[in-house]
Order: sequence, then C-alpha cells, then structure tokens
Amino acid sequence: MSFTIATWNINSVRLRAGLVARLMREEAPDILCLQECKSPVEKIPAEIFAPLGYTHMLARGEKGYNGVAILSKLPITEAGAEDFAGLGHARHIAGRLENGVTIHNFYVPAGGDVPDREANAKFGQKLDYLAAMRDRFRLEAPAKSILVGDLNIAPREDDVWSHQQLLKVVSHTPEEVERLSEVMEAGDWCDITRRDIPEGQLYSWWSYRARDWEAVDRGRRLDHVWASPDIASAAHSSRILRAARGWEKPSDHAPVFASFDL
DNA sequence: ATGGTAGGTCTCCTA
Repeated sequence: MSFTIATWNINSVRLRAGLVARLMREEAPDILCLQECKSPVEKIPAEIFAPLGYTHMLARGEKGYNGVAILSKLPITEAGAEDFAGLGHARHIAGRLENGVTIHNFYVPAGGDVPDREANAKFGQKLDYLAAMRDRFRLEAPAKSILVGDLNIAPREDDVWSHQQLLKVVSHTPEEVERLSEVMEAGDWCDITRRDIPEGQLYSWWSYRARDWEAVDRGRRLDHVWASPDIASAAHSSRILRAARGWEKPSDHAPVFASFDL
C-alpha cells in the first residue's frame, strides 16, 4: 500500500477552505493534516472536502484558536486526542489507518516573543508541551507511526534564513532545539523531510510582515514530517509546496509532503 | 532599533 501525506498550517480552515480544496484538487494527498483551523469542529466545512474524495475527518477544535484536523481519502479511525502539558488546547489528534499505521497531528505552542519562561509564560508552556511529548514517547515507543505538524521550531542552521540572527528568536533558540531533539530521541523518530532533502536551506513558513516574502526569502522550517524507525525506510519523495505561499490570500505556511510505500 | 501583517472575536489576543 502506498499513500502520500501532507501537513499544512492553514491559519483558519473556514477562511481558506477554497485553498484547501485547491490543494486537494491539484496535489491530491491521500491524507491532509491541518493545524490552526481556528474553528469549532462542527463549523469545519467538511461538505466542501467530501466531494473531492476526503470523506473521512478527525478533528479537535476551539472557538478562535488552535485546532487540528485530519482529512483523509483513506478510512481512518480516531486513535486519541491528547492534552499535552494540560493546557486545555486543541493541539493534537491521532488517527489509525486500516493498515495499522498511526498518524499524530500536532500544533505545538508558538511560545510568544520572549525566550524566557520567567518573563513570558507562553514560552514556558511551549517548553512544557515539548517535555510532555517527550515523556509520552518515552512511555510508549512509537511503532508504525507518522508524526506531522507545525512544531513551531526550526532545528537546523539551514532551517532558518540566518542562524546567527535567530539564535535568540523564539523558534530557533538552543533551548527549544534541545527540547525538540529530546522528543525526537524519545521516540527514535526520523526527520523524513531532512533525510530526503539533506542539503541546503529549507523553509515552510514566511512571515506575513515581510514586504516581499519571496524576494527577501527570510523563512523558517517549522512544519515537519517524522516517522518511527520501523517505517522510516518506506518514506520517500518529500517536498515543500512553496508555491502555495504565493496563492491568493495565503496561509503564512506552505504544505509539506511525504509518500510512504508500505 | 523598530515595526511590519493577518485572523478571530463581547476591541485585544495570538501568531
């Protein structure tokens, strides 16, 4: 069995339902994981996605914040939605395919502006969230599992436009990068995107605030596809659809893809 | 050094 999975921080699934439909028509991933849906589950426009073949939906939502959804052409059943670090936010949902593969879809807290948990509670929440993810995967080593989402951390020097200039910017601080590597080591996860594309600058997010995001190209790789070690070798063809950042009324994130032959 | 844009919502909070 082969399938393609994509992860995309959509920044309002209702405002950008048309862009989701465009991605479904033009790229047709079998499974599309969304973050920042910013919608209660019952107001997600599933009726737009079902006619395009995405007849299965798993989701957690809140009124104006967070929210995660898995839209799938393949049958998928819910395999839990966990409240890491007890924040009470809709930041995780898991599903299981008929072949037994588990898919974790995460929206890790952004962490505010100041990288100091004393001065900024949101940064502390981000670190706590990552510690809870780490503990979860230490407790139960993931098998036949894929982890995707907006992890809000760009771990490598070539995952940001300037390593030096971002060392004290939330998303690329050494403390966050260390926490993310602890999550990865706890589950023995493989960073599929970087295994497939090991060289060169690679970004999945460009700020709305840049005057000309494409020319300036000050991006960060915040969105990730990981696999457990038993299925990592089945993954291939990773890519980031940078063009989607240039669509009309775009999300500030581009979708990240990987395919699996299982 | 600063401010820049975007979305959602009981007008400011979050990213």
